[in-house]
Amino acid sequence: MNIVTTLQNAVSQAVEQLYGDSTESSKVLVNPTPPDFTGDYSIVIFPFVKVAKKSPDAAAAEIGAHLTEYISEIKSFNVVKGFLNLEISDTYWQGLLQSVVADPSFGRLPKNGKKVMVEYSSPNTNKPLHLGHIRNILLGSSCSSILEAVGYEVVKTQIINDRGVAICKSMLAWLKFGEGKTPESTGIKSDHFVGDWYVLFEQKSKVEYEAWQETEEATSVFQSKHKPDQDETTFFKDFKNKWFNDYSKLGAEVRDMLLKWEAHDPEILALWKKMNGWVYAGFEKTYGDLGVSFDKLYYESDTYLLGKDIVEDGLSKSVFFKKDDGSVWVDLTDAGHDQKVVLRADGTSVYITQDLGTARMRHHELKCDRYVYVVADEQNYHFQVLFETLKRLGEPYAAGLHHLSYGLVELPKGGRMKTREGTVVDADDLIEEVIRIATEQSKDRGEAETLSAEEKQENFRRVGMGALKFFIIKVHAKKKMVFNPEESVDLQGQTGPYIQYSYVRINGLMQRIEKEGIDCSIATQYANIQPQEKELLVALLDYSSVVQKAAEEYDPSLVANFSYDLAKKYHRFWHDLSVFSAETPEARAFRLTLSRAVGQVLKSSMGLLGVEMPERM
RNA sequence: GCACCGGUAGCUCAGCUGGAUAGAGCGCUGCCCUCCGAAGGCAGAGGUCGUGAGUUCGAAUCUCGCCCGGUGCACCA
Repeated sequence: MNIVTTLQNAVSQAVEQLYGDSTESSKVLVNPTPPDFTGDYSIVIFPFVKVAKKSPDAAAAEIGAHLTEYISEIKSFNVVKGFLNLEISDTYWQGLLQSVVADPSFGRLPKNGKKVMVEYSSPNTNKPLHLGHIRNILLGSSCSSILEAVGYEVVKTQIINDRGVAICKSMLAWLKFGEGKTPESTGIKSDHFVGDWYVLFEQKSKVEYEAWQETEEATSVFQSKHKPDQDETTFFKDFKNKWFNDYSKLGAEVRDMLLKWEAHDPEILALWKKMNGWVYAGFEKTYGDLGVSFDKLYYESDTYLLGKDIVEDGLSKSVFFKKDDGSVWVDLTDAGHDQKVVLRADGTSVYITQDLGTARMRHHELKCDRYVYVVADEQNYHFQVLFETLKRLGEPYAAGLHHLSYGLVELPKGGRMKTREGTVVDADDLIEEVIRIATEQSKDRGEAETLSAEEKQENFRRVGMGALKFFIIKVHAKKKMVFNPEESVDLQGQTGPYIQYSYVRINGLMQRIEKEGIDCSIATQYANIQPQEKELLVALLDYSSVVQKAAEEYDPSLVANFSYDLAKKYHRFWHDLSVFSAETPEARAFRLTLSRAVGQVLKSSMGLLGVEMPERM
């Protein structure tokens, strides 16, 4: 059992025996003792002074004496201002260290027989992935790893938005202006190739709109429809969508294409497949660079008509109701939400209809206990409505639904990651850039010079990707974050490479153990554990509870911050104490073993974030 | 207007199931490689934890009001 839990139970019992009052052991507060005080763990005594009918210090002393008597792991205690500081015996710490080193899966939990689906990425097929996707992907994939570490069977999925007006824009632009060009003929990465036609379409459409604004038709539209306080510029800005739907030639062509697609026109379908194929090939490359994968892909072209049966079901259960015009609604006003359409009067689906249908279809297929949707926080309301509706429909999996919502990634000067503004940070460019900088920095240092070219490249890649991934994951998902391109590839301070560096140091030690044939078994005879060693042990002990908390809260940033904290403590340890030239052979063996344990846990925890450790850097 | 989220050092972020003097990193000022890799360590400057009240022995943390910022409130997806 974890020492913290032991202490909680012991305090709970002590209070009961001494003062005859029962306290829930989980409510006993056990904190690591701050550095300025003597001890390893501190217990807050204030909650017990009432039942003890004593001063905080007197009660603390009494409880301390009681604990020391009954709990063998406690070496000594002291009392400061109502805080009971406990010192844990070296025997316990020795045992912990040995158990970490002996257990390659330390911190992980055995299979729990439960299954969870994590849906992430879910891109559109009309443009390449950008920084926003990267946050989504890293959150989804690290969450998957964390859930797996606590015992779940994880099914990683994405729903690809492969249909609709957007992809038709790319298709149309390519047909009209493409002159048969292909990714191969132009040498452009294939998803970017498709995205370029989308951009071209938007440009052409803008030109058409500007020209239209000069026509008599436009003038009369402005005359008849503008609000009193609107000048021409602001009116036409607002009017853009309406224009595109009602007046634009290109708009008409796109809608015509979408209709043909929906009617399964063979030529259009073939074109659609070709262009989406290009996009998928490009995505595949980016996913590979990011080191992520999926177990199951869903395509919106297969799911967008789902959900009509669930509407029938909802009507028969009176969860939904029908309005006079035939449209179907769900009323969630008593849950603090609004009424929501789930089926149009003409019988066609809306956004939520397909999500309802997809949820049921997927559960039928996957039978998971939990379903996690990694989707930007703009859709918070949508998911509240979706989950509440599924709950009312009595769907058996409704209690296990979770929206992992994340905030916008902003650029330092406040630009949004949108294609239109042209300030978008492209995923592939970013990946290339971080690796380039890592390579440059490593070359300057020259530490990796003895490695082969491939090994070097692989190490640099790990450093660059480690920097990027850590930078993004360390911020709590729900906060919007500022992405500073320069800082993101910084290799000093609170960064991925800082953590990797401590691992590389440890790796060097391990190689030396190997080479010099050092016997570490006498580590257990080391008697005088130093504060710098103790704080590492305390941190190691915490690993599994951090992973569990991260899984419960779907929060990878906890693991990132844990890793950084552990690395920081290791650097301090390294600086303050000698390992190889330690005072005694026992101290050397102990510190080597401790280093091994730290290296193992660092590799494991960073692994949960998808960050790989370099051997040298 | 209503709802949700955020507001902690110049900047980027931890801490938020109430607990000891509010922590890191970057940047700034200085130190530390004749000893295991200095992508490291140490020290200093820098904070009315948005704001006002309340609860409490104790509030960055809980409650309420207000201010600022963001997002959502489509028979769009």
